[in-house]
Amino acid sequence: MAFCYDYPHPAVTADVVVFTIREERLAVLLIQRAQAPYAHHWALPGGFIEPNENLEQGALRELFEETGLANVYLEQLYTFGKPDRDPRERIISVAYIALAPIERLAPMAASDATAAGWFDLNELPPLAFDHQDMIHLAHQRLRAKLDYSTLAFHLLEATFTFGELQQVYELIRGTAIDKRNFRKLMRGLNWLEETGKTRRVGQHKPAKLYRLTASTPLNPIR
Amino acid sequence: MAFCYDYPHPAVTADVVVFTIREERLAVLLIQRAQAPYAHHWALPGGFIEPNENLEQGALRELFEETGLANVYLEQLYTFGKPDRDPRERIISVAYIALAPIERLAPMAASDATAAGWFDLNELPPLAFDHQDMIHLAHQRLRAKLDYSTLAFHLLEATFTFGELQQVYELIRGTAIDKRNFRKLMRGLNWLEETGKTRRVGQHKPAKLYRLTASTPLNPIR
DNA sequence: ACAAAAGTGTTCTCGATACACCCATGC
DNA sequence: GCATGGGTGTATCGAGAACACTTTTGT
Repeated sequence: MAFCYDYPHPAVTADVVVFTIREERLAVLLIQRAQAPYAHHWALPGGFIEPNENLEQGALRELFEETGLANVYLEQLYTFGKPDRDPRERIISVAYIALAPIERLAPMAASDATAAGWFDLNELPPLAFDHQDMIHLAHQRLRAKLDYSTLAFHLLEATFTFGELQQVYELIRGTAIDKRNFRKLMRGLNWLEETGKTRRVGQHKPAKLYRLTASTPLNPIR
Repeated sequence: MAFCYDYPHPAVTADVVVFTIREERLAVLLIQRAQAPYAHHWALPGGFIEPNENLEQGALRELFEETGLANVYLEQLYTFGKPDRDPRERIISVAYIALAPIERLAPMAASDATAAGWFDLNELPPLAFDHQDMIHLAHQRLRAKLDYSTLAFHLLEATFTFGELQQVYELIRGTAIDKRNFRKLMRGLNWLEETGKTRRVGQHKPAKLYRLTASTPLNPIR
């Protein structure tokens, strides 16, 4: 009880909704809680902010400690602060959205901290606290920003095929997109350039690999 | 020093960027600080969250206590948490946007707490803390949401003329809008209905008064 | 009569959508 | 040769932008 104040202070945490594309589905990263409250329930990675780190750093640190993930794109989502959202004490949580291609997330499997796992966004287990709300809001936000930002590219590696890119858009929007219209749209944005290389993946025509041009803003446009 | 914890807790505040239209300009409400830090500087209204209120309640309570304002539209903006943003202690601030027509804000003048005043958004005084950043972000957000939400209507009374409505849009966007295109756009949205009444204001043709239809979502659409 | 804001339609451009076939590859 | 995803163009529709004059009122 070494930390005392003149008036009550809440605890502040950062929780992270990490999205990736896994097996052709939008997936979210969850960890299994070891202790009460909500022992054995699944929850978002996250934890308490340290006195000398800013909120983003705290979110990234907790994410790394609990899941071994690093090197993800991070963006603030919303701050949840209902007085009773945690039964232990007043905890205010700053929620973040994180995005990364699954290929960059190999370390996760190696992490031996808590059990962690990817869950299809449409097949989530019961979740601790208000984490269900956080994921729902995160998905909404992701969909809304898809059309006027470069968010989708954070779910891909540095080079990618048009097919992969279109799949990201389709998975986030939840609807199919016409191939020709999609390519025309992307051409119009002038965000992409050919790398000159191709990738062969199945028993069919190799696909050209693209990358973002140097001038494309990789942070959200609005 | 009655409130003690096992590990350090930050303080949490809510700060509110209140916009209104005043004398044909977008204006922000500021209060003058009495004490250090930043004594005599202008700052956003706001203050510490109480243990048993949620964040929105705290924002509204502080706004009322410091300025006498109530009955405003409120929406969360962003959470600011740099460790050194307040020199006294670690303070994390959840910033809110509030909107209200100036007519509803008469009580403010009567408030005798701290000095409070409206400032033209383009003529802000030096501000305490990172409140400059908050206002800037709030303005950006307001502009961005203008086109796909009913935010603008919170700056008007329940009935209003087309001219007043267009002025709100022009002030937030910062550009002129063609009258005929604007009316066509609004007609297309089906948000408005005539009240049957008119308002005469100068020595010219009286303007029809409109209101939002009952089915128009007054909370943000996205 | 005139000053001042209210009110009203048409044209054009561009972005969004709908839609079908050939190509390169591995088996 | 066939299955598989890669790659390409045209026609249509609707939203958004440009643009000027008449109406009603008070003085």
